[in-house]
This record gives sequence, structure tokens and C-alpha cells, in this order.
Amino acid sequence: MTTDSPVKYELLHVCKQSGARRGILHTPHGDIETPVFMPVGTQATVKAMTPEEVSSLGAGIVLANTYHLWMRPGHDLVREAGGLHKFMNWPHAILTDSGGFQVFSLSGARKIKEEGVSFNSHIDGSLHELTPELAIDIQTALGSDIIMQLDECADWRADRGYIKASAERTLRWLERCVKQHKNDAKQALFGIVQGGVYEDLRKMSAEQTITFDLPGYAIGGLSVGEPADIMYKMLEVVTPILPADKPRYLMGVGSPDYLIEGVIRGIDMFDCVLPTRLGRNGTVITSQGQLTVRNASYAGDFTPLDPNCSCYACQNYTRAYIRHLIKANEILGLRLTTWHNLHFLLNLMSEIREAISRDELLDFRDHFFSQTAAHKE
RNA sequence: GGGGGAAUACCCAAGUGGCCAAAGGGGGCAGACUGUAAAUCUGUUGUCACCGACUUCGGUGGUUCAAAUCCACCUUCCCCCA
Repeated sequence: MTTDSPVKYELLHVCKQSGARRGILHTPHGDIETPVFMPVGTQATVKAMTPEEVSSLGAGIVLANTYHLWMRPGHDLVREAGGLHKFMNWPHAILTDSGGFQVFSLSGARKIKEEGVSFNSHIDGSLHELTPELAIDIQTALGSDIIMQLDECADWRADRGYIKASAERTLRWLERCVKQHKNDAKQALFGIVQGGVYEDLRKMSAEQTITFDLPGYAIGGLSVGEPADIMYKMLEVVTPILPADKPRYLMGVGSPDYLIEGVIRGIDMFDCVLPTRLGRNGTVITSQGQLTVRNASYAGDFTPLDPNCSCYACQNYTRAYIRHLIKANEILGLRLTTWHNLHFLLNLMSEIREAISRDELLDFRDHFFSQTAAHKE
């Protein structure tokens, strides 16, 4: 099955200093250099940006969400439109998340059973049941390049017994997803490793998940509030188990420190709402650390968001102007902050890839952190 | 000229004897945000020597144990009639 997969990982180089991987992810909608950051466009749009803008920032793949598009506008409509790529005018690769994260984030409006998850729609409260089979069918209709199994992203603070049961159910759901997927030639199904913050459960989940011989593996249920060192520990347990010829995707990670540390621990793919959400909420990620440009201290600051940035926002606008736009509730303000944040992370990944090629990723990390630390008060 | 109404914190606006340093919005200030129910949410917003004290509800004086709330006069604004 693997050899027929529409998505293939090509390993280019392993950093001699850190063990990090550089590679290429071949998809039906283009080749993607890894490690890669994938902007999130839940509702078939990266909020505040046009697809052309997202593409111009260097993104070759974005996320969309099964649950949200199922609820609205409905996957049949997207199929009728000619698939997600055509519907949203995005010619590059798309990865759809299965709705597993909504099991976590909409926990107040959902019930988990062996058969699947029943949701009360966040839009109108109507009851819907998402099963592993339906999650595949919806993603088939959407036509994304990479599809995710239905999993349960459990609360990391849940007790061990629950996490174990949840991870095992996620494996049973994977089996059903694989069966439903039927070796589709155009879409690659990724499995998701769960197991919370328990090393043995993570190990069990990883070992079981790879028996399905899938074109890629994700690590889920992390970066949901647990301490960073626990997350790093889980990665150190899981990535050595995952096959070297397949991409490894750490779901939901997007702060610069997590990205760098994740790559060092063998991760190839990341996605996160952080840059777009932070931007809309008036915060920018810079080479000197996070900066809440909405704050009064920048009212008269006529320097760029990040003095070391070459993005459109930083080349043309000042902190003072962008703060003014945000305070005045002008759309351009959050477009510019989003623009910058996406550029920053995509550029960071590009620098990480180059550092891997030079076998200097650890040096790069130390330099990066000293820059941000130097500006912390 | 006559009659009626209103003045509350940065703004709007509740409150008509003690539970009022004073509801609620807005604005301001700050914090949070990591497979997006998020252009959202949370906190804070009289002063200070801040688990306590002090000064406030147009102004002045009064009634009362107690006043943003009651009384008198004054000031300003709005509406109606001439």
C-alpha cells in the first residue's frame, strides 16, 4: 500500500549535530520542503488572508477541518464545487483534520461512544454523529491530499485509565478508518498516536499505530496545556518508534520554541492556529520574542513590528500605525499582524531547514533563544 | 416672561435614606491565546501609606444616628407655552 501512496516522504539530510531531518513531502498538489509549518484554515480559509497571499508567504500546504466543513457548508456542497482545492482557490496541498480536536475543544457539546462521537452542532445545536467511517467519507468528499483518522484528543489531565482507554479506542477507530479508506489513490491517510503524558501508553500507541503501515504518522494530544518538558519527553519516546521513511506530524504546535525543539526531536510537520490567532488578537511573534503591539507603549513607535523582518508588513508599516489600526478596529490591522506572524513562522522553518543542511541546528537554536531572551525584561 | 424636566466616575447610564466607592455598557489599561465555537476571552479602571484609610454623585447650606437619595437656595442645560 505504501508504495502506491499519493503522498511520499523523501529524506534528504539528517543534521549531524541534532539528528533533525530535512526532506521533501511529495503530494498530488506539489512538493513540500520539510520540516514544514502548515497554516490553519479551519473553515477553508486562513483567516484574514487570501490564498494568493498565503502562497506568496511560502506556504505549500494548509489545513482545513472536517467537522467545521461538515457542519457548514456541508461536504456535499464542497464536492459539488469540485473539491476543496477548487472551492477555496488553493492549488497547493491540503491536509484535513478529522474532527478529533473538536472532540476536545467542543467537549461540552459532545459524547464519545465506541461507535463514534455525537456532537451538538456549535452553530444550531442540532445533533450529529461523527464515526470513523463518516470522517473518511467527508474527507473523501473534500478531496484533501492528506486526511486524518478520527481520534480522540483527550484532556492531558484525565486519569491514566481514561487516557489508556481513549488511546486504545483511537486505535480501533484507526482500523475502521483504514478499512473505509480503501487504498484511495489520491489521498493519504495518516494515523494519530495518542497516550497523553504517559510514556508507556505513548509507546504502546505508536507501536500499534505503525502496524497499519500508513504513509504518515501524527502525534496528537500534546501542546494542550501540559508543561513543555513533558511534551518533549513524549516526543523523545514516540519519534524513535516511527519509521524513518514516513513523515512525522506533531499536531497543534506553533510557538517558535516548540517548533525548534520539535524538529530536533525528529518532527517533520506542524500546524497551529497560533500565528493567525495571535495576530488577530494584537500580538506579533518576532525575532525578539512576542510583542503585544496593541499595547499603549507602541503608540508612538515608528519602527517595524520586527526590525529583522523582510515581510510586507514590516517593510511598509510601523508599530504605531498597526496599533492604531487595531485600536480603531480596522481590518487591515489584523491582516498585517497575521501576515507578519505567518511570514515569521514560515521563514523560521526555512531557516531551520538550512541549519539542518549545515548540520548546525543546535547552534541555530541557541542563537535564536539568546535573541529572544536578550529582549525579555 | 410662564410652566415642566435634567445634572452620577473618562463617556453613556442605573441607583430616589443605611446592603454605595456607587449596577450595566462603552472607552482606557493589562493579561491570556498552540490539530480555531476566538477580529475572542479574562482581569482591571476615584485617591493613597491599597486586607485599611481618605475624598466623591452640579454648587452651597440644612434635616437625620446615617444623604447620590429628603429640604432650601444658587448655577448650568433641555423641552413646552408666550
